[in-house]
Amino acid sequence: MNHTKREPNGSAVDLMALRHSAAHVLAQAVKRLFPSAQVGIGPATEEGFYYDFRFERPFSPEDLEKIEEEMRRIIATDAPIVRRPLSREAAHELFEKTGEPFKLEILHSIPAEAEITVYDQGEFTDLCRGPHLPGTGQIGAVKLLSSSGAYWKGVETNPSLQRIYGTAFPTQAELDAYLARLEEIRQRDHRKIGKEQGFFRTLDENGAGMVLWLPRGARIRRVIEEIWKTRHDRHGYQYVYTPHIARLDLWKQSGHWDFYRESMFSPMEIEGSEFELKPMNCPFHILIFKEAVKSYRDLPVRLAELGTVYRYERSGTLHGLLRVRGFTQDDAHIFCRPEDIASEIGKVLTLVDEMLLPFGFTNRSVYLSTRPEGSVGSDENWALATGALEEALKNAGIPYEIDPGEGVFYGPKIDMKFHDVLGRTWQLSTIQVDFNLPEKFDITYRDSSGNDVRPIMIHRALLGSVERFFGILVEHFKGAFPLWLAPEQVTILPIADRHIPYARKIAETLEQEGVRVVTDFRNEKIGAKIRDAQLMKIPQMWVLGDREAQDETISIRHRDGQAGGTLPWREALVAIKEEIRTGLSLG
RNA sequence: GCUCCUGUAGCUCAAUUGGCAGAGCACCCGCCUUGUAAGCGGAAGGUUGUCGGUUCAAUUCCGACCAGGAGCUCCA
Repeated sequence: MNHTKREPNGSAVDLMALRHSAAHVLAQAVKRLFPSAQVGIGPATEEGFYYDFRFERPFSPEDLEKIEEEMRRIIATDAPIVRRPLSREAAHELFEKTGEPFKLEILHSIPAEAEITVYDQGEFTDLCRGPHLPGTGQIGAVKLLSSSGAYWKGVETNPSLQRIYGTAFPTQAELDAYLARLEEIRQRDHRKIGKEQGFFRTLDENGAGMVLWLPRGARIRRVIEEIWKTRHDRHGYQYVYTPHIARLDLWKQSGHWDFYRESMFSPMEIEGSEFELKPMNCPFHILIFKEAVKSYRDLPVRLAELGTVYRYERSGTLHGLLRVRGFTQDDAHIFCRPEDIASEIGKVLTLVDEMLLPFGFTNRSVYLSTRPEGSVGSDENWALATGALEEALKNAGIPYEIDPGEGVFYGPKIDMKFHDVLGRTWQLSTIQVDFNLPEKFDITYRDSSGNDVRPIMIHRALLGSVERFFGILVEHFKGAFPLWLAPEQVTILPIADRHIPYARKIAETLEQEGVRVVTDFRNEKIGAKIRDAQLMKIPQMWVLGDREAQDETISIRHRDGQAGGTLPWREALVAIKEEIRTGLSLG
């Protein structure tokens, strides 16, 4: 299989082979510059390639530059890359001689019947299955990106190696486009924008993975939460509040203490009993369900809560708002009869659309995860629930893929991954059927024949967590939130002090009309006020000076620099209210 | 948690080989009353993440801890 010929437009090259060859060139360059380095493995990846080395010290950025230069030299020589099958013994001898213990380890793990091949390029030979480009010259453009530690074979107890990451493309133009995309991702980083715009902070003082929501971020969060509550009210959910801690016994009964303990904080002792920070909301919702006898007439019971949970995450995994230790799930639990699963899931699917379309998440991939090994629940229940999930997806006309065996141990689930403006995917919504907790807490309802029957429980989150969702939104919108969601919708900018009373009058009216408005009465030139408003990405600037004060008008400027014309301020108020209303009701 | 890197004023960053810590922006005070992306001047701001060690002397060297970053691992 050899499709390495470059097309005239440079696009039809086998990228994986190209990058795999680039990884070999990387290893060759490292061996030339640092002969004592031992090679690990060096595969192509989605976005590039890496190679692992054992070396007496970490590679510095300067090392990477030198290595990259050496790689360019190797590419320039267009050394042929030659496949060479050889016997197991010959291969052993070869890597024994070159002193490559990791290669020997791989060699010995290759099944006896498999053919052994190495690839030669110049003085460098690597144990490899291939395929590769015919020559190093066909690697068009290469760039080393970073280095970091990695365990041999990804096992923590194995030796730690130095991994060098890079990427390669058939043409410089494609590489440049990729690097531009990386830069764009950096520019959108929610941690950077969050700090610049005063959305949130995490500080040493209160510990890792705990988020402080600053006023500007909190305003956006409130809008999201209000929409969320309104939509859930409309869909027949009942909002509840539950505590942040509970007796350890509750978590023992739910099974979390057995199955989820490594993600839970240590218990605290209060007057001789042990209490535990909640990692989940479900046990509380079950207690609420259980609190009064339920009839089939009461079902389905849908309990909703923006519930803040605390989970121990290893320090190295924490990341801005996307991975934290205290976060708020947009949680709900639906208790229903088995025969109602499909219709309840169908309603959740509708609600997913209502919640996520307004934010511009129109593209998604949907996965149905089926029964895993070691799961609880009867075959009949699994078949019933999995069938109900499929039925709901089909009724809703939602295309999906089956993820075999990827369900949770307590039931099948639907996961939805949404695509942001850069095409990155984020797992947001999840809908999970649970046969386990109703059993553990022995919850029942009385059916029409007077029998006590076990309800089915559905866990579902649409946004996932409010913190994470907000972080994704910041990156999605690059900090420029749409008008209906922006922390400040209008800023009023008087040109000189004498216009302040007029500005104040407008601001007060806007506030009364429910528009989020701020004013900038600082003793600054209008250019400075505009600059600051634009950096804060405030959608509309209403500028007013002598002319406007005279005519009861304002001059509108949008945050993209576009002029919005001069018009009577009351008209502008009607227009902006309409624009906000439209934005809120989208989807 | 592990490997490596980083931590200097609210923010973004400087500081030759170890020798009294500096700039821009922001904040505060003045002047200017401003017309669509930064007006001018001044003052103030620090136990260099924390604790310990080496040294006559530590932002600089060493250790531990805390926090951040790139990965690994994890994500029932």
